[in-house]
Amino acid sequence: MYQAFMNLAEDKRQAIINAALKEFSINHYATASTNRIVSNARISKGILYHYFGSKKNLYLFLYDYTTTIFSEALNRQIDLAEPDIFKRYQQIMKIKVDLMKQYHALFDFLKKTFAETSSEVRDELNHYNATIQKNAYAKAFEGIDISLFRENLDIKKAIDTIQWVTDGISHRYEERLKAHVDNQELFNELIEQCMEEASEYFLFLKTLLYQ
Amino acid sequence: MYQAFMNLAEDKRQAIINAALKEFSINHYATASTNRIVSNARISKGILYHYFGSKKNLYLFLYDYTTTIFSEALNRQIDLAEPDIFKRYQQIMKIKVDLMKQYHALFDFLKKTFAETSSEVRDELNHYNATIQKNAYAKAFEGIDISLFRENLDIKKAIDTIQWVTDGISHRYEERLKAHVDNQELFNELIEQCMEEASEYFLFLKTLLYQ
DNA sequence: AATTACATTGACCACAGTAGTCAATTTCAA
DNA sequence: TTGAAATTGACTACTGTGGTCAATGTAATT
Repeated sequence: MYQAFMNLAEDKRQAIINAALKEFSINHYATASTNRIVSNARISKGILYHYFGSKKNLYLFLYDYTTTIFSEALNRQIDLAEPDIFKRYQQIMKIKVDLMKQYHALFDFLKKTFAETSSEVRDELNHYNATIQKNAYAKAFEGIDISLFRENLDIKKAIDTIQWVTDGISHRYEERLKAHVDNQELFNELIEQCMEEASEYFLFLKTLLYQ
Repeated sequence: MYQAFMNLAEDKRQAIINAALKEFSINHYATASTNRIVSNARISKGILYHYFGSKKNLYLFLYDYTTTIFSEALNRQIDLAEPDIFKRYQQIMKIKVDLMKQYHALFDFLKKTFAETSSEVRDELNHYNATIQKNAYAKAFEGIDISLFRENLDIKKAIDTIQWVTDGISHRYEERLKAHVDNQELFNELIEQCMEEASEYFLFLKTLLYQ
């Protein structure tokens, strides 16, 4: 399926994927416009429908594609021998930003799919959601050594805190990253800064939470 | 301005405000539909335009209205004599959930205005943004006693962490709250749970961050 | 009862944008 | 040169848009 599309030259294929991801991450399914997608991807209307047949197929293709590359990246690149939860989080962050270098709107798109309510696609999203994504993300935290934490510490609250601090730093950079998606150099520099800042906060949390 | 609207019976006025806030919090300005607003508020198209004149006026009225009631609530209800940052956060949370009981989509709407890019309204939003809102929110943290924190603690990181944990708990309840906006009893119960859970996490953070 | 002034309705309008189609053209390997 | 596949973009039927306005309802005043 989608063979003609997959045989395309890589840069053209990515331009189409990125234009579509961006459109579906800004608008929900019903209001997203295939006209804007072809205009931003600089292709004709006809060829998009030649590749995907319908807006619905395009959307579901994107969902399949993004969940697959994300979960495969997690499976391939997470080092399950690493018992330190902070280092695990850094691995996950690294995987995410590397993917974002290629597909800027990838995680905005996935986030949007969680809130998608359009009856035309909702059911088929849930099918995937339940299986691939949760498993991959859960697996990314397998084998964490909780004995590294201070004694008598509420582990659940500690882990939630680490998660929320990670989210907070990401949010802090999101806006600036979005504003510079077209300047590769600046974009990469911001990503470096974000990773660096995360390290500092992790060090801070480590002194609080670890023995 | 908007006199006729403000003289309306309170329940009718609130129905219109809530329908509009919901529409503008789900869609951005350009794709939000006045047809859906009048349909959800159970009023005629004509009367909405009699009250507000245009979609743009309606939107800016809502922005003015919500920022005003929020900043006034902060000014009126925050106890600046309270030096404990956790208690201050709890005060802010209380103010927010009380407002949400009346206007469910209030903070979703305000959040959306930050990301609004439509040229038709962007300039006039920034005008407000710079002044009212930031000041009121900054004032809510005036007079915090940082000597309550452990010695040698990175205060900025500590405060960020508290903020992000607060955000995290809020997010955790957001979805469920949205799913039950029409069941007042359950809605209020969820709010109680959320405040209770925040207390627990604040206690957890206190043992880590305070002397 | 008649008058007046305002509140409210909803059918209606011109228009913009939609998903999808398809005859015509281009591309390119055989 | 041929033929098949890739690609174009004008086109269609249609849906939904912000906004209007003649008509009607409402209620207080004379």
